[in-house]
Amino acid sequence: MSITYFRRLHYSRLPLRCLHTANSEPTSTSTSTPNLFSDPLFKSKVSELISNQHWSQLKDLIKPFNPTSFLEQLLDSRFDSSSILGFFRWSQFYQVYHHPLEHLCRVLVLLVNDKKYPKVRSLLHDFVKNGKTYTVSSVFHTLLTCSDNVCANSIIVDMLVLSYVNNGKLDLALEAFRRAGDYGFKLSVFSCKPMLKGVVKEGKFEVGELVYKEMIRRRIEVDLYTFNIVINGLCKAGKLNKARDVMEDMKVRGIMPNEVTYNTLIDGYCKRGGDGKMYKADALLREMMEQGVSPNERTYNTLIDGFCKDDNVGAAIKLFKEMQLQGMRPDIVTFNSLIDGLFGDGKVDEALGLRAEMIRLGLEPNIRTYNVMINGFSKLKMFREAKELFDDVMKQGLDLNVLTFNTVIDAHSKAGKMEEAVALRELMLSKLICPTISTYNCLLGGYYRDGNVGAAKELLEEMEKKSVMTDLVTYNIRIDAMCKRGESRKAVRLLDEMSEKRLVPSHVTYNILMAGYCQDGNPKAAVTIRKRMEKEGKQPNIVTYNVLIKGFCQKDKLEEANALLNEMLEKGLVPNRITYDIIREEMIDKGFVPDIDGHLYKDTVNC
DNA sequence: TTAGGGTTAG
Repeated sequence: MSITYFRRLHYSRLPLRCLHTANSEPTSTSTSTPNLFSDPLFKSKVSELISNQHWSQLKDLIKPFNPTSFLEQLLDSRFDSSSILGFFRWSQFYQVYHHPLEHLCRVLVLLVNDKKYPKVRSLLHDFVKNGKTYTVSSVFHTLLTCSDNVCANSIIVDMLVLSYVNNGKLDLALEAFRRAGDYGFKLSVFSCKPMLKGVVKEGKFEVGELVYKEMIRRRIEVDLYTFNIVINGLCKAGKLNKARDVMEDMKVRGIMPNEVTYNTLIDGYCKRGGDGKMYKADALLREMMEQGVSPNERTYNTLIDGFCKDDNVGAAIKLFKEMQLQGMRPDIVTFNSLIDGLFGDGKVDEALGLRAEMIRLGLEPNIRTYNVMINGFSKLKMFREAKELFDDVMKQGLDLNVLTFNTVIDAHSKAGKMEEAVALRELMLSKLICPTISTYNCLLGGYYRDGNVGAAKELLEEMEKKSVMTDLVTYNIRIDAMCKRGESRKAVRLLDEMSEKRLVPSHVTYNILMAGYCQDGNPKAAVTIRKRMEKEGKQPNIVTYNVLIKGFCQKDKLEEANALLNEMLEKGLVPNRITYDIIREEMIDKGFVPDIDGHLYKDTVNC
């Protein structure tokens, strides 16, 4: 029996409306279309051609038909789901044909009913990646018109959310998550977990928190990994108390925190824990041990790095020894953190000793090690050593990156060697390493330090021309330079320019401006900046107090300076070396007497 | 499936 036979046989039976060309605009056909498969021979031939993937023969056979009508007939005639999927895919990919959403939903329902989940996932993936973009509500609505099976529909929607996430369409995933309940679809942890992960990765912590709350409200199972993602999001948002609450919640729900949970929280405290953060982070280490959760290398690395950045290398070294006593081997991350901390503490010999120690243990210094060391030398004004190390790294043929160049450019600009700094930028360009805004900021700071306002202006113009986006640091550098030139009032006007560029001034910005006014001999104007800062929701920090106290001291307004010192102590801010070395000493010289709590009193007898 | 280290501004 030839194909021509089938064509002749059925061509005559077809209603005119089905005789479209294959690539005509798809339309959903009505149920009044005659059944093409009433002839068992035709049905069996089609079935055979599809299952054997004889697509050219099938194409020949159904040439006169609209593929959408043909698909609808296949669906109505209860063909097996594999055949229907086979035809669906073939017609879509080889005939560039977009079937109506309704047909896709019907195919999906069929596949779910047959428990062919990988095929559902694959079809949805293609639909999301390559298909026409439908609104979430149109997909949900169409699905409901095709099937009233809540379970099957929920599986499809769950997999749809996952496809949105996997194809970078997080907004659509979130909308689907939000609207699923309205349509009676129940999502699972399989889609919510990757969605949460994506949300946290994009820094949308508030959204992540809402998703978590909604998961709990909708009684969607939350597993250990999902709790860890939620805790990570809260930690990154600085909501450490809430992160701890979630850890308690998980225990109540019978899920015990693991080392990842604790490591995430410890990292949160190290980076955003505020006053006494390292005490709290260390307490968490002890707590996890008491709870029978063993710390690992990452736990110690996180704490060691935290202590180093908190100017407490002593505590970091103690943990370094503790981890080794417990049988853990420090790795490259441990050493890099410690070397950075030791340089920051001015302990160059110990830092170099650690580098030797890591090499002895078979750990090769990596580019981060070198960046830390170049930066360390530079901060200690050991510019010759910084340059020698950089040259050494170049000779070794290690992969230098943009941070290496930024570090070494900054070292040169701080040493007042602007010609070399500019030459280094040329060198990085020749190595196809693209300068970042930090590269420009390092150069800009160098020019201003040199008093070369003209070169700084030219660089700013170049940045504008090249559409380099200026950032908060660029403005802080510009504001600082203006203040140092005695143009504090002009510098304040840059705050408006920042606002136009949607840049939010930081503590550093305000502190620079306050220091500018104090340097101008106008601490009262500095206080107005403080008020502006507080209005923006930023409380004065230790630097703010140091700047203001110094400003009042220099004007011999010691009562005001003392009031600020007391205010700082009452707020629980711990005076730092600058407070003691420069300010308090100056006040004591001028007749103030310190007491055991750090407060100062006017010595009326000796004054 | 989840967690750690390097640059620029006070």
